[in-house]
Amino acid sequence: MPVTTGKRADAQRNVAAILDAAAACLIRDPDASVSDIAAAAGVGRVTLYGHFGSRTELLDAVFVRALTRAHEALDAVDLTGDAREALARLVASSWQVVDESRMLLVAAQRTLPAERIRDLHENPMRRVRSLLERGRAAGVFRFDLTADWLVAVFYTILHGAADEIGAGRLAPEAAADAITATLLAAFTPPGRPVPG
Amino acid sequence: MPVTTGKRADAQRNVAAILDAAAACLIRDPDASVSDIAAAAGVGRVTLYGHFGSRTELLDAVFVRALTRAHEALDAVDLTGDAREALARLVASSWQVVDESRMLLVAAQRTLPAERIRDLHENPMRRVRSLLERGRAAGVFRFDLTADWLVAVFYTILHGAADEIGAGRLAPEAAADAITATLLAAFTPPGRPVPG
DNA sequence: GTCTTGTCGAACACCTCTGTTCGAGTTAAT
DNA sequence: ATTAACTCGAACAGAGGTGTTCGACAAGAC
Repeated sequence: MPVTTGKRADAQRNVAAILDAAAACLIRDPDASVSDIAAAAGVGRVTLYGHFGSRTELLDAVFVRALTRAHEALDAVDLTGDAREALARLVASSWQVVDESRMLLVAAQRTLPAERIRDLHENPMRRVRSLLERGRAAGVFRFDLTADWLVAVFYTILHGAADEIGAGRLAPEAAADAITATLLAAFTPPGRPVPG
Repeated sequence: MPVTTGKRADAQRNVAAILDAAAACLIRDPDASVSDIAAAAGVGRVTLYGHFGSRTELLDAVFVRALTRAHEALDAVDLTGDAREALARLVASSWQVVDESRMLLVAAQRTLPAERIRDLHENPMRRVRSLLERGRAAGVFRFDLTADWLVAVFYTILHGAADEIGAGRLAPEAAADAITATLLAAFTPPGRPVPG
């Protein structure tokens, strides 16, 4: 992860171009080589190695940037008010992000250690967790399953939907509703009616 | 996939040993090389290539065998009677199978084309689908989401649970109950109370 | 306008893996 | 006991990747 400050202007431009190209290449092919990425960025391989010590380091930077951007985009979502409606809003904004970057996750899983990926997902998970706990306190989300598990269900369903879209079995315009309906049901406390 | 009939006894033994070793190696490391596998099987690399034309062909055979065995094991599950109870029984028998072979799936995803993997999953999916439709007809499972999506939810949750177990966030002895409770809620028709 | 910083292409060394060929030796079938 | 099927190790050829070094050149900083 090269320091962007204190570098020359063209160097900063190149770093940005490399990150963009890397994301694009890795989405197309999770095994994209450094040569491919450098070429796509319009940059020599040597230049790339001047900014990133290794392919792994580059992958890490790409992944961090994608997660950071997703985090910022999701910060705009209003999570106040009724927890169920907030969940619906969060899903509506999240599923596309997940869908776009799911190939990037595949690439990350092939090179980055599992622990690193879990660490980077901690921040996004916090958002879901706090919403979950708020809904629990309001009595609309269930207590009989652990918070860890319900958070995992949230992300699992999102990624599952992305896979289904990729396989052509789920229409993108139907995704948000299906995910929301499924999650609201999964989060409903036993004995309470499923919303919808 | 070499023909096991008509081969000499030691050849058949070797093929079996190779498949066993391959499964074991690939679970440990999804990128295990042919050399690793041959060594683990106590067999020369040349012998392995005598039975399997390529690494990909070997992977395919390993994956097919794992799915076939899982299919047979799951055939013992009683899926008659109340669809919700049948679902609970299916989950109880399925989640361990998924947990054990999830690393194998990762290995398969790195080498086999996505289409092939989908095709091989068709049979296992049929079982879930028929149970789902039976529960729908009985009025205990929802109609407002497509069957494709609900089947996907079933598998997604199972794989998600396996990942959580692998990450140490879900205790194996708690898995079956968590999965079952989640799926029963997700399958419950809107307006009807969540079981449990 | 100078000087530092960065870029470039080519070539290099190195590694790991795949798949094949060879001949000699071993094992099961009959 | 003979024969055909099988195994083995070593060695080969080839592809493709990573990361580094070199010297010449260009571009931004001041």
